[in-house]
Amino acid sequence: MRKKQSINNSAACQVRIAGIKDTMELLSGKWKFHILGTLILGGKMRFMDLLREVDGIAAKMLSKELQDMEMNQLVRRTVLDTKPITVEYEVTEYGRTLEPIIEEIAKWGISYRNALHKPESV
Amino acid sequence: MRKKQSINNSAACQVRIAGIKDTMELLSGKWKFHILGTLILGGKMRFMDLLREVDGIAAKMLSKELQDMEMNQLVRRTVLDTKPITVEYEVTEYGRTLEPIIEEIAKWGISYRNALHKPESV
DNA sequence: GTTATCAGTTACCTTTTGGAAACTACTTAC
DNA sequence: GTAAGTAGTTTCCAAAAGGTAACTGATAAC
Repeated sequence: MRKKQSINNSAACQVRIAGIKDTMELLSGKWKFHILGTLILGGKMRFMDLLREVDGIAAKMLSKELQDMEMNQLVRRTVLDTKPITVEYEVTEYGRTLEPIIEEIAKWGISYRNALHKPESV
Repeated sequence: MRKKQSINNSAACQVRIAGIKDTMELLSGKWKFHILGTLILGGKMRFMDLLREVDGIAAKMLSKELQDMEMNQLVRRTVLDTKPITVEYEVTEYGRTLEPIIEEIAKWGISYRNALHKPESV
């Protein structure tokens, strides 16, 4: 019976694994990073603004994802008492802590694309 | 007709959005971050090792995700000419460039968990 | 009173994802 | 010859994700 070289059994690794799992559960799906990325750049935005800015998303999806992220305190929803009712969405201070992840992801994707288009440098 | 305050129409934003999209397409799904996280820590690992280390994954999924990531040059597969055939998987140099993302995600998840458990500091 | 806008919701459907279990094919040990 | 280990694949199924389109209800303009 050969020694099982367990990598994941230390406390630090378990915590790391749980961390990855937690983050990905909050941010899973096709749209959350896009919505957050748009809101981080755009500041306060209304539902219809987001619907127009987030390319390809349907109202149903946008609504669902915003509710999801509101529950998780990443996004704040504010109803304004205007003539035709308007609703403002913005990233919370807490949601802003995701900025490093989003920027890393954007950066990586950009260099990935560049590597594909300049294969001599791969 | 009020001025449409388009956020996403600058070239830089389009590139950023495409970057996020590209990264997420490569790394979507429940398991890729876990497999990569495990492989980054573990170095060269065999199929059965991964099956044991990545908690809860089924052989089908592991096989599919590894193929996926091999196609995208994130993971290298090497068949060893041993008596019972063994196969080694490892993260490519290119795959290692994902480390910052994975570490950011792990870090964020860990602090998220801490924030939940110490609500007085929220 | 008809149309348009805002902010969604609802119903229906398709696609994707993921899990369980059985199976292949080869080798080695007993 | 039978059991066990290697590295998967295949089949079958359930659940989740996501898309389309129609609908609500309020207000305001024409």
